[in-house]
Amino acid sequence: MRVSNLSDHTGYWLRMVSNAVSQDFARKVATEGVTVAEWCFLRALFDTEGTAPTLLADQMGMTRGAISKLADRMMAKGLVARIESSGRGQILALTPTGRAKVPTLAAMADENDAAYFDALSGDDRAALDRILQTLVENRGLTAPPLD
Amino acid sequence: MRVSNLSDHTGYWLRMVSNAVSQDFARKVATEGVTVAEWCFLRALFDTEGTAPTLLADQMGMTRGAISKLADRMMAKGLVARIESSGRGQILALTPTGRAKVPTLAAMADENDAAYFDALSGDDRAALDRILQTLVENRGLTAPPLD
DNA sequence: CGAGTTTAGTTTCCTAGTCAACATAACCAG
DNA sequence: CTGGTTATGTTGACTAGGAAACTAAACTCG
Repeated sequence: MRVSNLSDHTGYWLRMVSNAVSQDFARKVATEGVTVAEWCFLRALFDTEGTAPTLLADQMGMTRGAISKLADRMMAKGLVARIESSGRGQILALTPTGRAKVPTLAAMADENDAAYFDALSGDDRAALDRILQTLVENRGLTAPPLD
Repeated sequence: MRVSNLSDHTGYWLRMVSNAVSQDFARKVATEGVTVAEWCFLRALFDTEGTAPTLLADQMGMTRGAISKLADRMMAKGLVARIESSGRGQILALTPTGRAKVPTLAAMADENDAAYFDALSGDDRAALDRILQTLVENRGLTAPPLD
């Protein structure tokens, strides 16, 4: 019986590269004591005064439960504060410490991306970006890149 | 303070597409009662008489512990058998049931890949494959696409 | 107003990995 | 052969997330 091989699929190579990029980035930010999810969380909060957990869950493509726990962990690290707002609702906001970390982490993200993609020719880089955009639009993807 | 945005990075979009592809595939194979890791496991075993767990761990980019547990689950599903070989070593092999599932799952993999990438123009498809290969070679990636 | 419904956040249970400690078998030197 | 080292597979503790039940607040409308 003839069956296709894993490596026959574009998705296989896509995943291979994507995982390598992410894992490398995870290693880098770990030196700052932060996970990739935490980085996304910090970055999302960076240009707001504060955000409701549910909204953050939508933006990050995670469940409210996950955000709840993530917020706990980040509060424990002193990066984020929960601000009781009107009644039940709450607002998550960066602490000064958390805010101060963002530029460092953003630089790591830039560096990580460059390490992989600056090696491509200008044409290839542009083609890759364009093709990925096409795929995102074709499939109407809006969910962010966390598992 | 000016910091880059998540979506400024090629890696962000790569991950977005890669995750969408994988999650769609996960949904598909779930209808056959199988996870993506299990599919990789089955496929790896398909064209051998049997494989040692440690070798499989290398091939799949997982730890021996993970393979041990994965093998337990798949034995419970009747897809895989542990064959005691000489002394300590063991050999994992497909059962007839496991073997029978592979073509179906492979067809799903083909279909999933097509759903995403057949929509691209021939040129773009070729360019994507080529660029991904370039990245794999640049970085010397060998680890398989599981997290 | 007050009862039912919607929404927000938390919690519990589950899954699927890693990592590191472990037991034991295999290998190799003397 | 025997003692130390290496390799194999398993296990237990831990992590990060999802799903769904749960709690409580906030709306709605009769």
